[in-house]
Order: sequence, then C-alpha cells, then structure tokens
Amino acid sequence: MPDRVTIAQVAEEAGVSAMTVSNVLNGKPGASDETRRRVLDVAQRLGYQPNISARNLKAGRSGLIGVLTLDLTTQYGLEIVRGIADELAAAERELLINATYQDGVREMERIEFLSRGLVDGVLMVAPVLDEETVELLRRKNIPCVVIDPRRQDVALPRVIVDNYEGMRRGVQHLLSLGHTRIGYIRGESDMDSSSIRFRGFCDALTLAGVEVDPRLVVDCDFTYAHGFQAASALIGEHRPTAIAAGADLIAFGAVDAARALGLSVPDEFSVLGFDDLPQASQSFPGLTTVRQPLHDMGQTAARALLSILDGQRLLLDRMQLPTELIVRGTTAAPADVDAILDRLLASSRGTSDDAVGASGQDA
Amino acid sequence: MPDRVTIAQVAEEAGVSAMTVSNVLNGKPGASDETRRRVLDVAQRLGYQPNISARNLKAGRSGLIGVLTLDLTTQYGLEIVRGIADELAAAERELLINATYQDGVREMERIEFLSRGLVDGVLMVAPVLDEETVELLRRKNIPCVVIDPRRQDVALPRVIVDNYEGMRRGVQHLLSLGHTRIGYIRGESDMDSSSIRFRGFCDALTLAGVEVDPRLVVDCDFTYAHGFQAASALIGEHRPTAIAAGADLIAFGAVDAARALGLSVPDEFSVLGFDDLPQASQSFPGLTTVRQPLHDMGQTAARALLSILDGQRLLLDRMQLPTELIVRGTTAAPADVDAILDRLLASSRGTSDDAVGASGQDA
DNA sequence: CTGTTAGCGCCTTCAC
DNA sequence: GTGAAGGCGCTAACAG
Repeated sequence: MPDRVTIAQVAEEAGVSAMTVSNVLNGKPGASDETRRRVLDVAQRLGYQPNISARNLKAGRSGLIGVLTLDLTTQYGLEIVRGIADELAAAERELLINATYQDGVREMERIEFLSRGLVDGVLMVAPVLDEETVELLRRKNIPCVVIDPRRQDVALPRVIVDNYEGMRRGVQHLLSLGHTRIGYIRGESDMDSSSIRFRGFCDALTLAGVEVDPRLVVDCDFTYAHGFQAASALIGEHRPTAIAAGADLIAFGAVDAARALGLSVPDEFSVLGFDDLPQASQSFPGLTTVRQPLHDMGQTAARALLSILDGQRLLLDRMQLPTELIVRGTTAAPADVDAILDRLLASSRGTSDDAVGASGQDA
Repeated sequence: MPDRVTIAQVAEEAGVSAMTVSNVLNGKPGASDETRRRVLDVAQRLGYQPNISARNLKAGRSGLIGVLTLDLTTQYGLEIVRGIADELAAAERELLINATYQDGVREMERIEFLSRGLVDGVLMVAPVLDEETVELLRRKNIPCVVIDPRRQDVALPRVIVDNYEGMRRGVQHLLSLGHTRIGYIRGESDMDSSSIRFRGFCDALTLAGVEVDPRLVVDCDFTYAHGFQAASALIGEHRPTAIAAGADLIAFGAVDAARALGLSVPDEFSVLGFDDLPQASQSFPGLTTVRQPLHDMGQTAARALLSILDGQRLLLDRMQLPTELIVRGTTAAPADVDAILDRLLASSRGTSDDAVGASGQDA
C-alpha cells in the first residue's frame, strides 16, 4: 500500500472543501482563478493524484477489461492480445490478462471472479465456452466478445477468420508447384477451425482432380513436438512430397522432421503453415504460411467490446476477417522423394538417428 | 457494466440487515442457523457475489499487482511473467500487465498511473529505471521488486542471475571442444548483464591461454534479424569456428546465418546461446545455451514482493540465481571452416544468395 | 463561486 | 444473535 494523499488533505491544506478540489482538478467551471491556482498549487506540492478505485466505485465501473487467453507464452494468443492492448490503450482502459490453459472449468471460474466488479467486460481468445459459461455470461449480462472460439456457432459476438479460403489457397499453391502427394496435419480435432481448414484442403485437391488419401491425413496437437512426431511418421511411412499443417508450430516441427531425416527444405521437401507467427519470418528458410491477421483480430474484438460498453448495440455479431497466403522459403517444386529417401536410408542411418535424439531430448 | 446484485438486495429479500448478510457470507460467527440458512439461500438464488472493488476500497488495497515488462511478445519477459503469475495465483492476486517497450518515460508514466490506487505493488522486468523513476518509487513508497534491471546496482530489491559464471562455463564448453577462434556477439551495450557476460567470455579465453581478438567481438540488439546480420558479417569476414551469443534470439539468427552460408550446424559451425528460451529446445538441432531460470526469477521476485506487502522487511535486497549450461545440438568439435567456406564460395554463389533473400524478405 | 449532503458497496465497531 | 452508524475516497446534485 503506497502512501496516498487524499482529496481531503489537499482540501484542508488549501483551505477549501473537497468538492472544490475535485472540481478544479477535473477542469469543471465555477472556481475563482485565485482558488484554482491555490488548489493546483497544493495538489502539485503534495503530489496528489485521485484514487482510481474510489473514482470507479463511484462511477460504477472499474476501467478494467478482462482478457482470457490460452496462457502467457503461446505466440498465437499473445499476438491477439497485443492487438487488444493497442486498441484499449487509446481508450484508457487496462487489461487483466488471465490464462485458461484451455480448461473450460477454469475459464468459467475466471469469468465468475472477474465479473464481481473487477472488470467492465471480457475478451476471450480461443475459448472453450462450455454451455454453462455462455449461460453465465448471459445471466450476469457481462459484455463479452470472443475471438476464434473453438465452436464457431456460439451465440456471442465473435471475431473469426476465413479458415476455408486460407487453406484452400495455400494448398492450391502447393498444387501449382506440382505437388500431388500432400500430407495433411490437422491440428486439434475438437476445434471447428480445424475441420473448416481441412475442408479447404480437400476441396483444393478435389478441384485439381487429386484424390484425398486418408493415409496422408493425421490429427495433432498445436505444438512443435507433436508436429515433429507426426511429420516424421508421415514422411517415413507414406512419403509425401509436401506437408500442409493446420498451424505454424506444427509446420516448424515438420520442417525440422524433414531435416532430421536428411531432406533439404524446400529443395527436397515443402512445408506449408497456418497462422504466420512472428517466428515464421524469423527462421531460415522463412515459412510459407497462411496469414491470420492476429493483431487485427484483437483490435477488432476490442473495438467491438468498447462499442458495447458505450451502450451501442453491436451491428455485427459475427466479424470474419480475411486470411492471406504468404509465400516464403519452405515451398518449392517437388523432388523425387522416394529416390532421396532410399539413398538416405541406405547410406548413413546412424547420423540421422543421432541428430533426432539431440533435438528431442527435452522437447 | 454487468448486472450486479448488491448486499442490500440480499438483505431485503432475506428480511435481515446487510450486516448479517456480510457476516454470514464471510463465515463470521454470531448468526442463528435459521438466519444463516435463509441468507445463504437468498444469496444463492440471486447469484450474489460481493463487489471486489468496494471491498478493496474499504480494505485500502486493490488486490492487483502491476507488472511492467518489455512487451507482450518477447518470450524472455513472458517466461518471467509466467513465473510471477504462478506465484501470485496462490496468493489470490491479479496481474495488471503493462508493456514499456524499453522506454524510460513510458515506464515512469505507467508507474505513476498504477500507483493511483490501482495496484498494491509493482514488479518490473528488465526495467530502464531512470533516476526519476527510482525517486518516484521511493517518494510514493511503492512496494517494488525489479528483475534483471539494465543497471544492476540500482537501489531497489532486485532479482538477478549469475551472468558471469554462466557465460564463462558456456565458453569453456566451446574451448573444451577445441574451438579457439570464437566469435562473440554481445547484445545491447547499455545493459550491465551484457558487459558481465562479456567478462565471463574474456576470462574463459584468457584462462585457456587464448587471446581475445577484438575483431571477433560485435554488439547487437537482442533480435533474430540483428543476430543473423551480425553473424553473417562475422563469419564472412573473420571466419570463426564458433559463435557465442549474448542471447538465444541472437544465437538463432547466428545458426541460420551459418546455414544460409552453407555451413552445417554443428558439424561445420558451433553456436552457443544464452537464456534457454522455450524455442531453444523446440528447434533442430536443439540450441546449446546457458539457461537463465526465468520462471524461477519471476517466482522469486513475486514472493519477495508479497513478503513486502505482508509488512515483512525484506531480508535480501539482492537475490542472485544460478545459471546452467545446457548442451544440446548446436555445438561440436570445430571443422576446417576456411576450407569449407572457400569451397562454398567457389562453387554455388547463386544458390546461397537466393536462400538468404527468401528468409530476409520480411525479417 | 463555494460548500454541504449523500451515496457508490462493503465491512469494522459497537450498541442493542 | 442482530442491526445501526460510520467511513474507505470520490463526485453528482443541490444549496448557500
């Protein structure tokens, strides 16, 4: 508890009432220049600053916005939070960031807690949103906007992206390079966006007259380690010439899996990501990926929440943002993977095993 | 502003006074079982939850801790914040995270704002700490603990790590592998930790009877792009067999710079990092690096702040945590770099230029 | 122009 | 056992 100067102290010191101090400091009219000067002077000297909590209690608001996100280290969520923070900074509102760890129960508990006068509204990044949670939000009438919810049909104002078009375009890019044996790593299966992206993948292939080979399709958590694993298996068993991943983290794992098997990316193996995390451009070669406008998603959601808080009924309940293919260095025309793999397996088996071990040790 | 049920409403509905409701809900004695039951029943039915802001105003605290960190995307800072969050969760305190963007003025402004009754104390990650800021903290008597401050001699409770030992051990590891031409990329020059790590580097070399070659030492921002650039120049001009970097981000850049020049890591070129960011283990090959206990640093600082808030005078003003060498896959015995580079430069110049371009396009 | 009153929602104190 | 009074720090509304 820092030392605090109260309005009463300033009032006494200046020989006026608290009300006058309040008026002067808030730039209200009705105070002689003489008084005004004296009050400002004393306030300055004492280092008085109004107590924000008290002011908010009075105003029936807290000035805080609750943000529920996956955790404090996932780049995906943080890029969105950055967008939120940038938008909210202008509105003089602070963020209360909470990690949910994708746990529906924890998610609801946090909302329950935050809604006890702590925050004026809530933004949720990739929320689980159990039925009861939605019910809670409605019942307590908590202003809320969700971003990329796991179930996209949830009855709350929401910001989503065009997953279908994004993946379709990305896969078309692979097809146009000449790939036809394309592995697909789906991401988490309980997310609507995973299925939607997969539809984009299938439609792209079908449109190009390529059949979808179910053996080339696997599910996988949104992590580097799982991506590495899934890609290793896929390449080893079914020898695609390229992999399309449901997320950048998976794609990074796939790139390194190919490398660990001795395949050079992109000359001998192509990888397509989805997200465009900062790391996608900060790696070598840069990752070809489908960009989600993460920062913009956060901004859009924050803006929508602010307009709800301003009492404006929201025009759109469903805000869909476009995705964009970003071609960097992990995609190229296919090589004869079979021949290359045969060569690698025949020659140096020991070397590549060692290499995998070194990376995998604490992943 | 969510719909709120107040204690008065519950009191009326239950036919008792607000006081009784408060007592019952806070588990205070002195209420007949009959009354108790009725109050709990009504509170439950109305969904009453005490307003936290009001409670805090009364208690003269906010339950919030301000956290000033670099920004919302730097892994280094976020790992520390994660430690803070984990420690504070147990204490039922919420975090108000603020980005400073390493701007001393903004840093002070945020503290000024937060100290207006918004937070009970402040934790600062890698703060700039201008004189006036320290003065402000003292004057307003704001409980504060800093983590890895840019100037380590600042007169505030602080958590730091053993930078010297860490880098010394890391460089000894390179020396023990047989490297003698070791490039050093220092990190930002206005940070004490940069100079301290550099001393560790120099002493390790000197102790091994290797002279420090000033041409092999460069400064560089803590970013991938700058690391890439600095390492490219260093390798191209002075041909070290290894590089020790002042931060993992720089090291990632160095690894990719070596790759871009056609050098295989670690067989033909070694790289040592400093930090052990999550990405260090989630890459291929895994990065050999000096681990800072980031999560622990956050926890330690949070614990210290809590004890200050509890009114306990802090025992230690300077808490130093150990570092640890983590050997992964980017270090190995040196190869004949001169020969390799000559070979590469002589043969395919076009290819490697293309590759660098692909990565650099938006880095 | 300035001050008094009152109340935001809660809880500590003390009287009944 | 229960409740009335009062106050945390601030400001809207009204009174002087």
